[in-house]
This record gives sequence, structure tokens and C-alpha cells, in this order.
Amino acid sequence: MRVSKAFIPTVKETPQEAEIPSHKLMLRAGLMRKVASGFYEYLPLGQRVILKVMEIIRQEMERAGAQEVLMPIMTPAELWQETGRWQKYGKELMRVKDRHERDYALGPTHEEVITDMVRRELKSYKQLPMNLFQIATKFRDEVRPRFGVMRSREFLMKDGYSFDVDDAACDKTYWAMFEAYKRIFKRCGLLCSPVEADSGLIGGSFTHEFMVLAETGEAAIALCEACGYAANMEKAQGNPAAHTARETGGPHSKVLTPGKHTVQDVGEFLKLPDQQFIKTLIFIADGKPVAVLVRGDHEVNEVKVKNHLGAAEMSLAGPEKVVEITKAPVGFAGPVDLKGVKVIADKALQGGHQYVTGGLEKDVHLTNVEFGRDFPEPEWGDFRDVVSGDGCPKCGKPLKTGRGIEVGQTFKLGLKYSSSMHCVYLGEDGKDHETVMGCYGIGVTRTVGAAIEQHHDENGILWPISLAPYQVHLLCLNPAEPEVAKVADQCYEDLKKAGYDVLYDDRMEASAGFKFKDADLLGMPLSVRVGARGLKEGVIEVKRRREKDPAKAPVAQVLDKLKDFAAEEWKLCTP
RNA sequence: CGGGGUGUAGCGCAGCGGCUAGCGCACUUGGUUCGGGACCAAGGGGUCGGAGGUUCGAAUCCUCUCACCCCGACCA
Repeated sequence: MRVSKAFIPTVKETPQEAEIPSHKLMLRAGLMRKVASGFYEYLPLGQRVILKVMEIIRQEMERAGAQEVLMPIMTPAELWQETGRWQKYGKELMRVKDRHERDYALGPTHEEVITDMVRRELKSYKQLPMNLFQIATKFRDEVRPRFGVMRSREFLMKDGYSFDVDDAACDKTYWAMFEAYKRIFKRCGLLCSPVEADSGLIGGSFTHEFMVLAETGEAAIALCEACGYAANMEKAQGNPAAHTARETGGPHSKVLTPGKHTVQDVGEFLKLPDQQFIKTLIFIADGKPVAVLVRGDHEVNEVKVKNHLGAAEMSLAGPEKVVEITKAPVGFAGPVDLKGVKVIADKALQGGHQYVTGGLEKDVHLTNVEFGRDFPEPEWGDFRDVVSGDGCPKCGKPLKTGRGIEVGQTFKLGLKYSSSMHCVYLGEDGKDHETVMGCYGIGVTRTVGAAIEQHHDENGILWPISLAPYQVHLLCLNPAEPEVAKVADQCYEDLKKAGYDVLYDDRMEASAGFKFKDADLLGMPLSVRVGARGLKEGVIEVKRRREKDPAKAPVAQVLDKLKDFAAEEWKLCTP
């Protein structure tokens, strides 16, 4: 493609709406434009990247035995009512009515539709396993769309669903999909790790999220570099740092702590380390108060608490509620003599002694508090966020915490949908059996964003060669000089003939410097620069975007040089 | 939905103690340049997000409204 004829509107200045690198660069490099909050249009360059991601997904899904289908975006309310998600999904489900006032949902995911499709056709165990996927537009009316393509209201997703005869067969399919996902993200040039995750609204027995490691990621994760253990914060376990007080102290006593209501304040005041504190947080779970105890150096993970309690709704109690329950302002809650409240405690507190807690009285804390002696043993569990330095639950080495972008998720659904929607097959035994399902999603547009998030520098994008809209960016630096233009034109033909996707900057009006800047911004992994300066010495420059300086090759050897560089780039995207 | 912020030319912004709407980039024309976002000259482009109000007079003050962005709650 010649730049002079291409629709690639690059911009020099960063649009004020963008905050994170991928969003800024997708706008600046002319990949996309915003139409409304959370809705984007993809320009030619963006669309080319999307197509490349989709092609990789298709190849790997088919390789793993899945078949492609296409389901409607508008889906009838009845299907959603059947599983109860018409209610449960809430406002995130975009709903529309047709002219007959019939209700539809714009599909945010397609478990209901595909289960309906399969149950109508499925008769015998001989038809199983069945593994189907589609790549289609999804709608989710996000409370707050943000970060461009990372959280938009309309996006492209690959969603796949598997149907198996039994649990063991489903597990096999699940792990095949899991492996396919690892290959897909590797082929997209992404550093991505699967993490154990909380299974949330979709339910099911186990699930992995595929996280692209990036500072701007929305999800917190913990990982162990030593053994590869990785988990979402909602799921991550860790062995806490040792307690500072290991023996029972004297009887507990009150201390006056005027105006000190954070662990830090009181800790400084009493000259005691954070580990020796019990933080008491009051939550309201399904209308009932619950006190959650964690060590002073830890934070409560609400999802873990919520799952433990089996609560449908839970939130931190407001200041008035806290006064009502603890008879003291926020900052002085404690488990000693706390009445009428269920108390649960994080197990990191176990084995510690001489704790400091709130005194259930304004400006009063208690010291030398002991579990069991000063208040009843609470219900123990894992209720905290893992922190950097905790021991890995698998190998004991220190864990690291970081952030990730969720580009894919695999779920083992079990019988959740086949049960509620009666998706059954006739078994060898002549009886009906429910199919065991799995579902597997990849955010296509988000993967594009994640790729940029992971591969960019201050000048622009550095596309993995597998996703680059064009593999080679050919620059004609002095188009006004006939000899240069002639060589560049010839080069363009040769490159195309050699099988490369080539973007040819043949613009008469742009200066060499301008073309360099654009090339850096657009980020094609390879570039070929034809200029008068080089041709004088009989050479053409061949450059990798990730390298600072270009290599020089005699005109006849440009293709060889390029081939070597391309091979290096492909290595980075090969499973 | 709660808190904060922004809407002025295609983009980035100034003007906001009322009185003729500006700058940089981009765009058009001509000329000179031509290896890291060139220079000179001449141009085109705005119902100042929208509605109402105060005033002799509103981009500027007041009220309402819409859109967008950020933080939070939320998120197969």
C-alpha cells in the first residue's frame, strides 16, 4: 500500500481523552477513532491488526478441534429468562425492543444461545464432543468505559463453548483449550500468563484468566517467578511474613490513643510494628453486620470474604453503621466484647500474640489481646490480599504482585447451563445425560490494546511481526530525485514479490524526518529506507524498529538482510 | 450512581475582573527547502457544547441541560 493513497491519519499531538499508552497510540497512529464513549470505529490500519489477531485465533482453534459458527447479536429475552440471567445480569446487559415490543438483549456472551442451538440438534453421545466458537461483536453496557479499547461497550470477542459427555472428557477439552490459548497469545507476541481466578457470575468449577503483564492493567495478580504459580488477587494465597510477637503476654489492658485511628498512627504512637495489630473492618453482608479481622500489615480482600460468606451483596459499613455496631467511631473497632456480630478472621493472624485492637470506645485501644482468651475463637479463613514477599503456596519462594490485562478467560462450566436449559444427549446406556460444558473467551480488540501496552516506546508502537498491519515499512526519503524514486519503486515491487506486506511511504510532500517519525509511530517491525545518501555508496538501510540503528545493505542484498531480520522477529512470536 | 474535571477552528490550547474571538499544528495557493515532525508569503475555516436568564452589550456572570474525561462502586 502506498502511503500517498492510504487512509492513515496520524496525529502529532496526544488527544486529551487518552490516558494510557495503548489508547494514545491507537489514536495517534490512526488505528481508530472514537464515535461515542465506549464505541470506536477502526480505520484501515486498526482493522488490519484485528484481522491478524482473528486469523491467529481461527488457526489455533481449528487446530485444537473447534469449529467456527456465527450467532446473532440480538438475542431473545426468553433464552436469558430461562437461565435467570435476564434479571441477574443487571444494567450491563443492553436491552432493546423490536416494533412488536418484544424484548431482546444485545449479546454480552452467548452461553444461552449456543446451548439452545446445541440442545436442538444434540441427540446421541456419538455427536460429542462438540467444540464451537465464533468471533463476533459483543455488547456490555459498562458502568464506566475507559482506556480506549481496554474497556469499551462494544468490542470483538472470540467466544467458544465445548460440550462433552462427562467430567473427564470436559477436563480434556478444557486443557486442550488452555494450551491453544497459550499458543495464541505467544503467536501474538504477548508475554501472557494464565492465572487461577474467581469464577464470578458465570459460575463453574474452575477457571483461568490469561493476563498480559502490564503496569496499566486493571487486574491485580500475584506470581512466583521461581515455580510459575500465578493467581488473581481474588484467589491468590500466600504464606505471610512471620509474627513479631510469638508468646502470650500479660492480661489485656486499655491504652488511651486520642485521635489515633489508623494502624499506622497507633503503631507509631505505641512503637509497635503493624504485624502486631488486628485490623477490624465491619461489613454489611446481605443486611447483616460481619466483623473481618486481618493483621495490621494486610488488607481485606472483599471477594474472598463474600465468597466465604456466600453473600449476594456486601459492602463496607458506613460511619454511622460502624458507630451503631461498635459503639465507637471508625478506627476503634475490635473483637473484644463485640456483641451480636459474626466475627471472621484471616488465618495470617493465627499464631500471633500480644495483639493491639480497637477498644470499642473513642480514643481507646487494647494491648496484649489474645485469641481465645480475650474473645472467642473466630471463624478462620483466607480473607486478605497477598502482598509482595509472601511465600509462594507451591514452592515457598517469595511472591511478586503486579498488574495484568485480562485478554482471555477459560471456564469449566460443568452442568450450569446444560442443567438449567436441559441440554442432554442419549448415552450408550440408553438414558439421558446432561452435557458437561466449558466456555472460552478472548477479547480480540483488547488483545490489540494489550499488544501495544506491552510493546511501545516513547516514539510509538513496536508491533510484534505477527500482528503488524504491515511487516515492512518502505521509506523513499528523496522522492523528488528520479534515481532514488526509481530504486524505491523497484524495491516496493521486489518486497511484494517476496511475500511481504509492505507499506510504501512514497509521499512527495513529506520530508525525510517526517517519514521517520511516522515510521516510529506506526511501529512496523521492519523498515527499508531508500535515500540519496545511501545510494551514493550503493547501499539501502534496513532497520528493525526495536533496534536503534539501521543496518546497511548493498542494493542487491536488501532482501537477504530483511529475511534475517524477519526471521528474528518471527522467533518472538513462535510457540 | 457518588466525587472531581473539561467543552472556544480538524487537533492541542489561550482568552473567562463583560464590549470587534486568538495562538501553535494541520489545511489551500505560490516560492525556497529536502536524513529525524523545514522556511517565507498570502489565504480558507468558529451559531465559543445546547437552552434559558441578567445586561445597552455575554465565550466571559447566573440557572438548567447535554457530551466527554478522571477517581470510586461494578465487571462472563
